[in-house]
Amino acid sequence: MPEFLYNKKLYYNPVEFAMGRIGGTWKMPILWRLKDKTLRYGELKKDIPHITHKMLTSQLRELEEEDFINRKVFPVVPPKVEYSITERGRRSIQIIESIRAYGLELMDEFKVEHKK
Amino acid sequence: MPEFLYNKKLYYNPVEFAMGRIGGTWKMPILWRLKDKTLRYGELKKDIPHITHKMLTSQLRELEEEDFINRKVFPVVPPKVEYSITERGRRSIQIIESIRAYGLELMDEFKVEHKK
DNA sequence: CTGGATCCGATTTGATACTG
DNA sequence: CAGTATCAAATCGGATCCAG
Repeated sequence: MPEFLYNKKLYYNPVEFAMGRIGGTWKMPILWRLKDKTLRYGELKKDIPHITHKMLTSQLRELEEEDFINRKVFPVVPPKVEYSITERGRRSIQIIESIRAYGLELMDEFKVEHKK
Repeated sequence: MPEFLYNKKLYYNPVEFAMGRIGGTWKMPILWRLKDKTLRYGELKKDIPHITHKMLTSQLRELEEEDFINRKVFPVVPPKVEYSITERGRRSIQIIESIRAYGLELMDEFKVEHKK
């Protein structure tokens, strides 16, 4: 496999590159929430259990910077900011869905207790 | 999405669970190498650029423990240990392939320079 | 309401030395 | 050759405070 640089970081393969864009604990949950609706910052915060202010803002920044989501600021007081998915973000949903399906299979194999 | 415990760690969704098993920087490259051949420790080490001794051993341990790979020890001097993929590991290859294909698309979109 | 910045502890990883 | 143990460095993430 080839290795290559992107934004001064070294990647060893395409999988690592993909996970660098939409991986980590929070990016997929965020993209998933925006799949088919626009949400305000506070709504995302409320919808995603356990995510902290710091992680939500930083992950939103990165997703926006790489054009997976749009950020729309309304010049009102108090502030109102809406996040929506982009075409690039929409394409990521398919992969997220297949990883999710695989995860459910594994959970079944590993007999993980969970609610439907 | 439900949250659940596995091995005393809290997961928030199936995607996170799947990535907990086969994610991280090294597990997919290891599984990929073992896709259709058995390899000795030293061969894996040589085949995977940049991986350190410590990371290779720890990741092999985890993959073995969760039955993604087999470990076969030959009682000879010097030691000889062979790693091969299991049925569960083989099933992970499909997901790895689709993430890889998605990664290649993204690399193209982001105009990442790389060798074929 | 949204967001940036700082501090600090926890976790992860790399380098190195040692073993049968 | 394969593996373990230890220590240090780097990274990550949570809590908290300030701001428009």
